[in-house]
Amino acid sequence: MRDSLPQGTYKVQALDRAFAVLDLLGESEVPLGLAQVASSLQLHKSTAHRFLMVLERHRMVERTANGRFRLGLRLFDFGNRAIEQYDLRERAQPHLRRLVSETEETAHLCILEQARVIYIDKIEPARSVRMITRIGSSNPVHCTSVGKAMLAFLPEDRINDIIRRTRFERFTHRTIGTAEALRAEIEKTRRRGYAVDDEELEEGLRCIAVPLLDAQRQPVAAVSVSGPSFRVTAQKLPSIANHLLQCVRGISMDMGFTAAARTNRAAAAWSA
Amino acid sequence: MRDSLPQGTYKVQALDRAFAVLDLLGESEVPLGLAQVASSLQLHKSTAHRFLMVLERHRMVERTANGRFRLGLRLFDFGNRAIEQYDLRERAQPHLRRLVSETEETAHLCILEQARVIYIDKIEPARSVRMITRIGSSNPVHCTSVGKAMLAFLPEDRINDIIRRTRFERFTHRTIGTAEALRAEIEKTRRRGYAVDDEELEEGLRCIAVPLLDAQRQPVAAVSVSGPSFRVTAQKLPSIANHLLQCVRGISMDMGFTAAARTNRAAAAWSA
DNA sequence: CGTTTGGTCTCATATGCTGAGAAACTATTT
DNA sequence: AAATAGTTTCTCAGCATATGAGACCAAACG
Repeated sequence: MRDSLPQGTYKVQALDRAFAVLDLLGESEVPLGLAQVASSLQLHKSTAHRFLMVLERHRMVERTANGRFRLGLRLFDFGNRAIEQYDLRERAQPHLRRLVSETEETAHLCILEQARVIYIDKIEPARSVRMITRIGSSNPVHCTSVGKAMLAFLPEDRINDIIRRTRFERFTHRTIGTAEALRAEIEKTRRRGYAVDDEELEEGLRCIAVPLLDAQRQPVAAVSVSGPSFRVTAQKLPSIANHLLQCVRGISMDMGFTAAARTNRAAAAWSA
Repeated sequence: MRDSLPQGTYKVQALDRAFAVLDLLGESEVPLGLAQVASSLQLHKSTAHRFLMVLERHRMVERTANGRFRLGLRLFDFGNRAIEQYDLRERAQPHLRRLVSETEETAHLCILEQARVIYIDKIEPARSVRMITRIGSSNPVHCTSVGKAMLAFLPEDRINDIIRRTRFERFTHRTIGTAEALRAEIEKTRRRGYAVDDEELEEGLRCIAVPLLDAQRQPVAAVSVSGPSFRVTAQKLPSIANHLLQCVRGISMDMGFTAAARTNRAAAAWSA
């Protein structure tokens, strides 16, 4: 789950530690006390305390009434700034909303970062069982419909690169377990035009996704519809896929991907 | 605008610097190169480089194709975790959406942190001039309707505390400039039941807000409707206020603030 | 109460960060 | 193409800076 590989040639201990603190608080469902933080991270009380105080000054953590620590809202601020660059999200929302009202199932918008899929947005139908995805979280490509959808339309070398970096972690008995199986699945996805995750990430959860291609026909994101297997049945897939394709087409239009004229976004500012 | 007071008894230089880097990247509209970061923050290029590499390893920053740096999506992840604790946001959304469709103006959901108001969520009407608020950002209480709305229903000592910490920065010629004026305004708000910001933060922008009170009748948040003064006219205020009150009542119900029985929300997966 | 557990604060020490500078790249210009 | 200017990457010695032992509180607990 956690990918805390502290290796790397560049090191700033203090930073690693600070992020470890944030990580810990982020993982925890409840606010934690100083002692818990210190012992979990094997930090000296005094050190942990200093970090927490500094983090608090920056509003990266905040204290509850009883003195425990939890993530601060400054992070929320930063998070929104970070995502702002992807104005994709804003533009896609109305289309996703329509998709949800058509299918009555949850829709996700994802992008590919490194070899993982990141959930950028989620729209849920009015009344429905809730999925436990958290916006901002990530999953490996091999077990998600969105991952497979993007993979299928990537150039060979990038596919190879990503597959090489995938560890094929198993989540259910149906999770794709080998590079070969994944390649076969990718091939299938290409022919079919949409990707399916049939309880490969979570028992009883079926998803279907299509990629969003930019002007150069490169996948920049993917949109999926997810729901309990008993509702998202095999025979419904083509119909849902259709809605998905329409949705993606709409986003594409909005983003100006279909018309070739993609204005070179000025990277000016400092650059001469 | 920026509140980077590096003072404080606890200090971890490395952390302050790291956050300064994130701050800088967050403020900038375009990705920045190493040299720009280094010179802006008066860091040695070597130092700045090390920080950026470490931040990149943590996915707090990421590099664009041309090697520049910008905020990374890990922040988005953290941000969502941070806000998750306030499940208020999720619950309020549908109500806000209704409010927006009723009023055809932008709605904001805010909470009070320290002596400032933080924008937790924003819903915009279908077609409308866009407001420039960014979710996650904050404003002082004295110049916002939401601030005044919450202030008005806080216990005296907290009001005093907040007013004491307010610097009464001026934004327009109508901005409230003194503690006395603010107290008078609070009184007015109490009588009226809703707060108004009449171009006090921004020329031409009028807002109206009501607080969301918890089971103990303490304000935990506020909801506002904002729009250009020519549309949000004085005579429309009572009607808008009415929609607001209904909206807040709805959220209150959903949160279980009105009925005492606040069910312990099962965090289960597909929980029935 | 006396005891335990959790939090705050000080200070001497050596660890880990810093930044000069050199090397390796990348654009830009002639 | 070679020269130049501008960036980025990397190394390392020196010392500023973070570290953690420990003392001191305060609250919770039995």
